[in-house]
Amino acid sequence: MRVSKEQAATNRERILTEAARMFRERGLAATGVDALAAAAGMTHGSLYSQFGSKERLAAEALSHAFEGSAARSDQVTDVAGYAASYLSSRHRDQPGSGCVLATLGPEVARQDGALRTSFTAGLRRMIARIERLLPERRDREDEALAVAAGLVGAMVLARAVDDPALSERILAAGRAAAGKLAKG
Amino acid sequence: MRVSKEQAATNRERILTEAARMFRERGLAATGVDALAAAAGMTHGSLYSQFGSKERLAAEALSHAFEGSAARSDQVTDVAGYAASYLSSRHRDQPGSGCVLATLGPEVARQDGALRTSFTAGLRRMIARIERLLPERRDREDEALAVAAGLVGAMVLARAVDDPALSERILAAGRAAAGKLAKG
DNA sequence: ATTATCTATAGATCTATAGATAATGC
DNA sequence: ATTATCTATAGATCTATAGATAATGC
Repeated sequence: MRVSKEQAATNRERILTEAARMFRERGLAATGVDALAAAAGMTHGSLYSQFGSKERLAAEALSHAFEGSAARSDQVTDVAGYAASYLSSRHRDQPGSGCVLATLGPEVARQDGALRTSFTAGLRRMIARIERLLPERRDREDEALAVAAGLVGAMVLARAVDDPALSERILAAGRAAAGKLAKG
Repeated sequence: MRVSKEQAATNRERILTEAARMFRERGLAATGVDALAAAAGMTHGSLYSQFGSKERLAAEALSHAFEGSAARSDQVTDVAGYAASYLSSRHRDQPGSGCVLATLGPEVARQDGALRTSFTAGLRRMIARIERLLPERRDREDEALAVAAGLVGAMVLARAVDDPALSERILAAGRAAAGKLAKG
C-alpha cells in the first residue's frame, strides 16, 4: 500500500539510518539487502524500487553517516579534544555510530563510483575540520592529513587486536601523537 | 587421487599464498571458498578436508601474509626508510601483496578467535620492528604504536579516495609525520 | 591402511526483477 | 494517475558435508 509523502520521507530517513549503522557494524559485503530491509521494517523489493541497487543505497547511507560524524565533530574546540573524542573507548566500542573512515575504508577502496566519491567527501570534511583546529602554518593541510591518518589508523588497530590492554595503549599513543603533531 | 607428501606440502603452500593474496585484494567476506579453490587449482571440497572451515583457512593465510611482510621490513635501516617503503605508491597499488593491517583491519575487527589472534601477532611484529628503529627513549614502544597507526591509517585513506592527487598527498604527509614522530 | 583430492549435493542466502496492490494527491 | 510498498520468484553463489577414488607410504 502506498503511504503519504511525509511518511515515505520518514521511511527513507529510517532506512538510511539503519543502513548506515548496519554497514558500519557488519561491513559492506557482509550486509545483505534482506537484512537491511528487515532492520528498516520493509521488504527488500521496496528498497530496490527506491534505490535501484545495493551500491546506490550504500553510497547514500555513507553520506548520511558522515553527516552525523560532522555534527559531532563540530563540538570540539582543539585538536586534543578531537583526538580524545575520536580515540575514546566509547567510539571504539560503538562502530555502528562511529567514523565511516575507520569501519569501511579498505572495503570502499575495493569499490568504485559513488561509494568512493561519498567516502572522499567525508574525508575532506574531516580534514577541513582538523585544519581549522590547527595553528596557522604553511603546511597546515598536510598536518591535518597526517593527524587524520593517525586517528583512523589507531582506531582500526585498536578495534582489531584481541588484547584489551594493547587496544587501550594504541588509543593512548594515538592521542599523544596527535597532540605532538598539532604542536609542530 | 592422492599425491606425495612433498606435493601436498607444495599444494598447501600454494593455497596459502593464493588465499593471502585474494583475501587482501577482495576482502574476507567477498572471497568465496570456491574462488580460493579455483585460484589454487583444486576443488573446494579439498580445501574443506585440509582446513575445516573458511575461517581457519583465512587465519592461516593471514599468518602466511605477515611472514612475507616481516621479511620485507627487515631490509630497512631507519624509520624514514620504513615509512618510505610502506607509504609508497607501489604498496598502495598492490594490496594483494601488501600489509594485512591496512587491507583487512576493519574486517578482522568483526571476527573473533584465530583470525584476531593472527592479526594481533602480525601487528606486534610490526611494532617491535619499528621500535628497534627508533632511538632509545622512555616511551619508545608508544612511539612505535603511534608510527604504526599513522602508516596504516595513511595507507587505508590513500587507497580509498578517488582523487589521485589527494592520495599522493596523504602518502607524503604520512611519511613526513612518521619522520617527525621518530625525531621526538 | 592412510589420506589428498574429487564429485555431487544440501540448504541457505544473495542481488535483482516483474507484476500486483492500495492509498495518496492531483 | 502516480507511486510506495509488497509478493513471488529467478538465477547465482555461498559454506559445508558425505562418500568415492586412487596413489602414497608403511
